Amino acid sequence: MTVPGLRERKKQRTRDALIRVALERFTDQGYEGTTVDEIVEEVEVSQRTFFRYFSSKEEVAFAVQQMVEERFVRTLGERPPDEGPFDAMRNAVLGSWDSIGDAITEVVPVELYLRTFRMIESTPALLAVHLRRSTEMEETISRIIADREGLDVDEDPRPRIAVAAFSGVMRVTGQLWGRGTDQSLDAIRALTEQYLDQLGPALAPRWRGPDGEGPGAAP
Amino acid sequence: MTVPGLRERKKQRTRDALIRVALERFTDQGYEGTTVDEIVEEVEVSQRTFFRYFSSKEEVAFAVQQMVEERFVRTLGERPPDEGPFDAMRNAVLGSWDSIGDAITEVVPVELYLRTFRMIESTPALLAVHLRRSTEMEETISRIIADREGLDVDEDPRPRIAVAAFSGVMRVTGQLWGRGTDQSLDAIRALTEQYLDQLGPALAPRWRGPDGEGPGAAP
DNA sequence: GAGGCTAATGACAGTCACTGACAATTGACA
DNA sequence: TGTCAATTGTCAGTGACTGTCATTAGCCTC
Repeated sequence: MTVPGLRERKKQRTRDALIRVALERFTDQGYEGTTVDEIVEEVEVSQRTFFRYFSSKEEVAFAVQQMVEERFVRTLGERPPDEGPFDAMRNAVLGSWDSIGDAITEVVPVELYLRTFRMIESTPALLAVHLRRSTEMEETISRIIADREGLDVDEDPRPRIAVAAFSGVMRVTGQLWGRGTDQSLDAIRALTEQYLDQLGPALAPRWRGPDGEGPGAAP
Repeated sequence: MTVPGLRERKKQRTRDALIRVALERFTDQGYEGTTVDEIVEEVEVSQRTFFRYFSSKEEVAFAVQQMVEERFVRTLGERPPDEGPFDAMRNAVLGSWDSIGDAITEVVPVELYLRTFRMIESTPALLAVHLRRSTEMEETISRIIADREGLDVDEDPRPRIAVAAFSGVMRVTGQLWGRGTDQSLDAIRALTEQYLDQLGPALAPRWRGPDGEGPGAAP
């Protein structure tokens, strides 16, 4: 791997600086309370340059998230083929949480990333974009799952359905983590594991019945 | 029920006109290709008035959707208490499709509503808002389901999980309906029924196994 | 290492969504 | 009919974003 030229390195630095400054300001003055002008002034580039790196103010808020997602997709692609679809997704998510730290830190502190995540969940405009991005991810994942199972994603509805249900649970998990008090990486990992295990039981025809009364676990 | 005064009726007319003109233009020039100024010029009110009725250009695009959702919630609340959670949601959705037509037509033609729905799905900015609105709906539904089952939505994770999975499937259904060729009310109803029935099987530990090879049905 | 090429940046003017403030209008109701 | 309050219009301003064109600065060749 050759060292990129000065031009490339300079671009990377500018980009990283924009991300870092933006996320810092977003997380402590709020997203709407931060103007693009403020960000570019601190980084000392023109507003036009900002919009050459990011197509919108929203996009910069998801720059780190983007890296995390790429990692998940890669991990999923590497799960052993004999795992069922649901287990493969489950293990890829849990496995990703473990190796995320390193990848992020090159750009921003992990702690800033976690704060950003919470800010996204609590900012309506960003939450909306986050959800749309999630469905785009679902499409990607559906295709991977279909491939693993040797199915055509446009013929058999099960890949999309399974992924939709899985993602729904992941989303609820993220929400509850954001609202809760223990906002560590460990906490979100534990919550994810616990909630995914509840999916099967939650879809039983009836919850009150012969095999017990109470829920499996409470948060 | 007394007839509302002139002032009230005038407001309602203005509001309906804004919705109708907006949706017509959105669906045939595209959402981004339509400016608020165009809309208010045709309705002959000031831009400021538009923003007094709708807090954003996005909001007017969801005005009809809003009514539909209110109807679903009402229907769900009226399902017999002995139905399981999943059946109650399923039947409320299917029941809603049947009675939607009348409620909509008072404001816009059903056909315009269906075109609007497709426009939302294919306009990134609106799709994002649509998804956020959907999660807000999920929260509402979770509480209704929890109540039916006599559970506390913050103690037992199953209501939110079941609703998340259910909504995920509904969303995929809407997407595929929008992309498909038969864009009638009947088509979306049939698709909904078919896909919800696939949810159980899709979550089986493995799809290839003793009880058969192929999928249950293809779109 | 001078000079040409091209990618990257800056400066500037303009559009569009949206807001606050205040004045003008118009139903409602005594 | 006159007063009150709700509704609307006007206007000025902000902030995100875009197109255009001039300027700068790595890069590469001779």
